[in-house]
Amino acid sequence: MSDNAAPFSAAPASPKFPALEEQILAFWKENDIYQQSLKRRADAPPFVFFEGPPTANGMPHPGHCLTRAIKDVFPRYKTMRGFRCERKAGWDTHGLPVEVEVGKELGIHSKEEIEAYGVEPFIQKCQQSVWRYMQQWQRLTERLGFWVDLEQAYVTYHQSYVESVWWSLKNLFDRGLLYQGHKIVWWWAQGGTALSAGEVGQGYREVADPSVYVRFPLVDNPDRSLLVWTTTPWTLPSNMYAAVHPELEYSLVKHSETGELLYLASALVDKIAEKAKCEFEIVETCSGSDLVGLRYQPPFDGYQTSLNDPSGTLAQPVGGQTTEHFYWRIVAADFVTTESGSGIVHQASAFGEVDYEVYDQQRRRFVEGEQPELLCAVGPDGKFTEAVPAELIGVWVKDADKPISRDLKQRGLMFLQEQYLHDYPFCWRADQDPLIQYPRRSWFIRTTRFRELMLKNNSQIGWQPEHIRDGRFGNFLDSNVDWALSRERYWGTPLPIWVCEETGRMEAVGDYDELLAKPGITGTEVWAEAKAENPELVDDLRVHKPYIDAVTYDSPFADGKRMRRVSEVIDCWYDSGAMPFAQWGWPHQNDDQFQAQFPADFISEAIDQTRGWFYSQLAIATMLFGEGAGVSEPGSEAPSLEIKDVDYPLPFRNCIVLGLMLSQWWESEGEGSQKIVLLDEAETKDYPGKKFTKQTGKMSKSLRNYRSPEEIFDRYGADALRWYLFANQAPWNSIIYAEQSIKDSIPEFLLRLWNTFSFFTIYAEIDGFDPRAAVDADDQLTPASLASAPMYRPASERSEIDRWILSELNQATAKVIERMDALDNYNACQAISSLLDGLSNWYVRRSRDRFWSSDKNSQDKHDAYWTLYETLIELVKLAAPFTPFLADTLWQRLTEPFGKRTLASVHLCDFPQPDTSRVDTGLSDSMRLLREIASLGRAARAAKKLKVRLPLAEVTVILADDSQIAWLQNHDALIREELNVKAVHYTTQGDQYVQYTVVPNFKRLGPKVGKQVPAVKKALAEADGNDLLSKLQSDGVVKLSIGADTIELDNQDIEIRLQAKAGWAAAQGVGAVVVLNTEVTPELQREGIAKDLIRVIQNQRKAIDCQYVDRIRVNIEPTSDEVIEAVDQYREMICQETLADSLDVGSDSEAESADSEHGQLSVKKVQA
RNA sequence: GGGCGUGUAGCUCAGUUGGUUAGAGCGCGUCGCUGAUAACGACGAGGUCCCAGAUUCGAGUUCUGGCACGCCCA
Repeated sequence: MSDNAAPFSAAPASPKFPALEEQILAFWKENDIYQQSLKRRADAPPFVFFEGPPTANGMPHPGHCLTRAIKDVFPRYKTMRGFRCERKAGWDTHGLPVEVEVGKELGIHSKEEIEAYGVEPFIQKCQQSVWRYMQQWQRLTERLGFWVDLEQAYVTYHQSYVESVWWSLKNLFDRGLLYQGHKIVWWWAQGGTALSAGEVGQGYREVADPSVYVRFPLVDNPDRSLLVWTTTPWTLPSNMYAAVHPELEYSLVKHSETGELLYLASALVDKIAEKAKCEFEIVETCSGSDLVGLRYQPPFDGYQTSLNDPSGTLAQPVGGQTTEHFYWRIVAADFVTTESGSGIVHQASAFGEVDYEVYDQQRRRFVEGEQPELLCAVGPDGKFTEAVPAELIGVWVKDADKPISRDLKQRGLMFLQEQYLHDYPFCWRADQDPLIQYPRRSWFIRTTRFRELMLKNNSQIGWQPEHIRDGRFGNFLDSNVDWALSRERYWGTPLPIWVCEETGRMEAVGDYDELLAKPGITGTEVWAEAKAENPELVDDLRVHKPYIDAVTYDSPFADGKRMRRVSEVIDCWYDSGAMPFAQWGWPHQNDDQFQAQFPADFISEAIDQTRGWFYSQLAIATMLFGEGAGVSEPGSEAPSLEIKDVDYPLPFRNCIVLGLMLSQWWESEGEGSQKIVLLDEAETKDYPGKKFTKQTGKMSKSLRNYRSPEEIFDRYGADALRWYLFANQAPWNSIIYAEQSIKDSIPEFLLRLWNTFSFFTIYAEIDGFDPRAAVDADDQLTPASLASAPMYRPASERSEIDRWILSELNQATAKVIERMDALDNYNACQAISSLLDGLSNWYVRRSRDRFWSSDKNSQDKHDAYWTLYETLIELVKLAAPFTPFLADTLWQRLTEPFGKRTLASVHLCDFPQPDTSRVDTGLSDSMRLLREIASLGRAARAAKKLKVRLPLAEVTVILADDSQIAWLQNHDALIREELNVKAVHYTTQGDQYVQYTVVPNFKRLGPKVGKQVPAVKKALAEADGNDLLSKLQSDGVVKLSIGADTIELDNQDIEIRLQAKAGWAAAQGVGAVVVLNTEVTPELQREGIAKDLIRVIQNQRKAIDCQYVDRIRVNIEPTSDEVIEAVDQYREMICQETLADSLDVGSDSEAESADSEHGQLSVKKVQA
């Protein structure tokens, strides 16, 4: 080996991973490693990744670490595999949460307060707020090692982004796919605003409300009435229909006392009779569908009078009938149940989402222009406006239940009235104000036109896990409803539709320049003035409220009239879904980038994005590109296809759907104040008298039941967290953010890898191992390029164990590639883990002597170094995508001797290629058996309390068959060393020690004998195992009589099992039994003493701070003659092992001494 | 109320197309090693695979019905 100063120096034993990671971060930054990694793939085939924009509102928490780690590992892997994977960061910046956050800051809540504060300063604050949070996110992103281009990030409020969104909306508008309709929202009447689902969810509480059963007499048969149920009497004046389930059975019943005739669901007849304390006689029954179409007299006739009971022309005639009355008919609805009520449900479509759908369906039955209007007797302030008795006009609806009930009673329509308890939402800002469901004008995208195309598209997406496709996501698409796009808010992409103030006709605008080019444009000065006053304002705000609202132009539809923008902004999910093209500002710019980066090969988010980003992307892409681009409403302008050659799936080919992240913490029990502690506090048990119980559950900011990512990085490092996330479970399961498990990934993987590396450096330093001997080494130190070293031998010429670990390495490499290509990080990590286990716990352990041997130039020693070096290099490359920091640290240290000849970072390397010529599965099998035999031997020793240090004469290994014996005999040095025995005998003839049983190989036997399996099993169990075995060995088959049949079984059909007989120091495994000879002769005893002495001397070397290579002299004052004999006999071995120049009997006054059971030992360093 | 998912060792999780001894890590216990050492290794104990039924020669795995938990929606 090299005579120069050693190229490697021993690595520290206890690395501080977080500190090493900081160094690597700085190194990446200084040397632009991420950009370099992209540059190396400039001409490579693309692997397209889309970053789902995190909402830049609120601090990142541990759940986001998982998302960002998964988003990192696959692009890193693909880059190493030779793909060009650009990673453009992005930020979702619009939306209600941002407004709420700013509102908190300003101490304001309602829309009125925002208007009073001023929309202009308000949206400026929104813009500043998201900017602030983005910086927090960037820090987390970098520290976690998520390589993504933060400098080129797309931002949803940027003008170019907004304009892309406008382009897409104009496209949809021109195709007739954007329309105005009603949306039923939870409405805070007193505040005049709709509440988001999240806000509504906060305000539920239990209240008692009326539940009433009302008579609706039939028009054509006035002595019969429908018994109609509702829990909101105040909606009865707005009644439009009565709904029945078409497949339920209904009864016409006769009241026992009054004789009146009522229709209700058969299943509810008894229940209602009981409630009403009466008896019903069933007159006739029919199905719900028989009732559909019957007309009834509504409970309040306000609309009947004012509208004059209108009717219209049916789009599809029904049974010869071409017209139908708009209102007050029985309709069919699947949501009707017999769980409660009467089976006939009052429908006031203005005040419920499902009710509204019924109206929508009815409306579509009529031809355009002759359709029913939505009946709504209530104003936005929650008070009656029309169609009610005069005294109710102006009354708040929730105060109207009683007078309405009273009125119904007086008119004889009320059949039964009850109270019932249920949860009802109240306004979270004014908890005395109940919310009501209320229709608002809203813009919709006709996504239902694309349902089939979306399903077809979805069917081709590679979902991980697969059940998302037909499960949660598929079901969601199945029940698609039109996308309610508009929001009556401030901070969002403005809906780019301008309306003629005279005719109401509209047009959409595709970008800002198009707007400025409109005739008679005015209002742009509002932005110009604001900018002049405050030059700091970012230009992107000019396409936002309130500036954009000021821009008006001449109407093309009416002379002298103006076009004004509608007031709404859009759902920020639309922003996110437009990201595949909007991130490039396409189609206004960057056509090349968009064409090259669409669709994505890979995206990943948590499961909560099913209805969020996964849907918004799929819907938008399906409507705009591919087949969907050709879909438009009749009469609208034909769309121009912008992309013709893109096929499904769009806009992403593969998606990993991540599970939710839970937290784990400890809580003290009882005694009033609950105390929540995290891992280290729970461990210190610093709380006398308090018991802590482990809790698992949702993360909660207010409970502070998790440790912040920053702290995790500082304590354990990003690699520890990443490895935990990748290697502990499939990513779609919910993951517990357990600090202990993160901590555990250090010894399990990081430290084990480090220790193996450290072992290498210790000996490489001592022996001066110099990889530069491989003069033709390439910049990635691929195995082939190392072959030019003089002492480098082909793997095939090296020892068994070298060939074994290289075989394992190449098998693991193939496995990792196979799994990662299938987006399966979990099993890829398992393959890496077990490779490292083999390297650390078998290869290094069994090769120690080879590294420690004094013959520096032995070929075997060189083989060992090259094998370990190559394996470490390749292992570090395999680990690079997963634990990028440690992998790069080790890469840099392993390649340091080469200086600039090798690549500066492992992340610039190619991923290892499996070398099949180095794979030897037979060797793997044999080694597995050998390791099992060693393990059995240790178990047998342990059972007899025979320490491994005490040599034994022999072990006998009894095997079920002889297929492996020859190999084992040739390579039993490993066993002899591992078990510290003098000889190993292998045999299949172990009658003395074992008994044989023959069991069926069910997998083969099942198909062969079918129903006779149990009989065969029984026959084999009852037969004498030794007999069967000898027959099998002599004839190759055994014959069994089962009933009348004779069944022949060959050695594939059955399996020989061994069981150790009692009385031997033996241990049994699946295919082998290991028996120890426990006789300890004086000779063996002496050798045991010698080995024990080596151990004591080695300890003492350490105690007196010897360097690895220091020489010593040793004196011993033995406790017995046996020890003297042992010392005499093994003096040479002891001296060699411990680097002792002399080993003498007697004391050494200069030396420090140590006691042992064999005598007092003095060890003294010898000056060189 | 509906949809989806989960339920396997004390804990955290694997478990391929059904094949008869259900695995890993941690923790626990016992022991070993002591020049990879603030590490490491071996061995062991620990399981009604949520429950019940069905299909099958054979079910942790397939089917049906429950139960519990979680998520999404109403």
